[in-house]
Amino acid sequence: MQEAMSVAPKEKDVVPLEPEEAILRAAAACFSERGFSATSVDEVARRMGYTKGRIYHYFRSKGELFIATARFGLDRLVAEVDIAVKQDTASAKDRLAAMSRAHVLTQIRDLAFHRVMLQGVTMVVRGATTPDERDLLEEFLARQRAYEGIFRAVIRDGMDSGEFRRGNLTLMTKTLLLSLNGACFWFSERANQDKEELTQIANHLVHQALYGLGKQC
Amino acid sequence: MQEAMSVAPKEKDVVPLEPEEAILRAAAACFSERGFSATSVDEVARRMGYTKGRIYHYFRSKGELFIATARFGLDRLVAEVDIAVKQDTASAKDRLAAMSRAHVLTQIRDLAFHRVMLQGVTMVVRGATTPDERDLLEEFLARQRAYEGIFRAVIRDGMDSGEFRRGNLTLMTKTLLLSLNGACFWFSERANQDKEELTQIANHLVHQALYGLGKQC
DNA sequence: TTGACATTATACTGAGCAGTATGCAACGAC
DNA sequence: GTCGTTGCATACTGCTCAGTATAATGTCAA
Repeated sequence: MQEAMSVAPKEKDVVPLEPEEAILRAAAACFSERGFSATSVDEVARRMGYTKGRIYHYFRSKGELFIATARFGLDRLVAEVDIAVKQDTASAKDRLAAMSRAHVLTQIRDLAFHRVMLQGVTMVVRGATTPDERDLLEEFLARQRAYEGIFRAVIRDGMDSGEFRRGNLTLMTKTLLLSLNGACFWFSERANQDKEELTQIANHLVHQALYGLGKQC
Repeated sequence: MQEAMSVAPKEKDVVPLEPEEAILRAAAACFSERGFSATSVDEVARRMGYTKGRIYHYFRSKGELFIATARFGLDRLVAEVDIAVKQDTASAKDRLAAMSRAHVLTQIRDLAFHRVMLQGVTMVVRGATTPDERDLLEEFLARQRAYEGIFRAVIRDGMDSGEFRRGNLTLMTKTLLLSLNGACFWFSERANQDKEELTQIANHLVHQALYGLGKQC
């Protein structure tokens, strides 16, 4: 269900999606556009052309649906970035660059999911009422912290090797990731199918984010 | 009312606030904690120890209250940063550093307002139903763009003078500002009254954000 | 064929909430 | 004093929505 399920068939899925994933996609679209509390379960259902009953068959509550959506996005992200982590380059900078690029490209691909994830991290914490949801949310946040930890570790390596300047590691990591998340805020998918353009944007973000860690200015 | 009203008495206001400002502060707290749609007008009222009637006496709708809150925060921000802009330093980098520092310090001071502003920019757009609110929102967004424009201009100067590397100006500006907004995402006001610590955090953010514009890495 | 189970639609309920109507107290003008 | 006006509280209305109950349909097994 919310498992990483390889990398999923890209783009247009001619193969009909399993209901869970179809629901998650619709949910991601709605939640990212209107936010958690402004989105009704009926709305998510209508987006798929079906009704509420279908959703409540697979998810116990709106909160659980939200968290599952965020988690699904995070799993896909981790899967992509893990590939870059395992690359065997000597330099921490190169590794971090590869991770960052994977992060940005995945984010643009799964934009709605990532916007939901951001909501999940920042705000919605208080909406999760039932204890089951609390648990799910806690688990999601733990995964999220673990993901940050991967970047943190590489940055530390870069400090040790002298590739990056020394400084508050937490702050540096958070700022780096925030920069990389830019697309969540200002990206609008108009005529942006252009693969070239997307790559350029990604490169730019990675550049600027990594320069922020550099030594001279 | 939502006018910049100088810089307002700091911290503990022994002087009782005018009702409009008291409402805006309560609204900022609620909206920033729970989001626009999850916040009820009753809740904002209860936060001040009063009732809904009071709010609807000063603001015509929840949406209008929200936008007024965002605008109030933006006005205060612009006031602070304008001081830094008018500084007569030769270097674009120094000017940008001063502006950025002012931005971050003001943001930490008015954190709730800034979180509301961020919501306003990204999401809530669709919640603004009435045409009056549309107008207000549009005006707010215009001010917001103008604020970005100040930074954009200085960065361009820095490119022309060779202090910053050349690149996509829009992207660079947005990424810079996003980095500076970090506090809105991860700042939690625990034992952080320590002025020293706040200044250090601000300096760090400014550093990393500006390094991102630099030339060598 | 029948019966157990999975999947989905429809109809309903109860709560919360935005916005309104109305009342009432204080206060200044004359 | 009395009359208008401002500043609030209280009570009410109509709607939206999460969650549930129930029924209808399909599917597979024996």
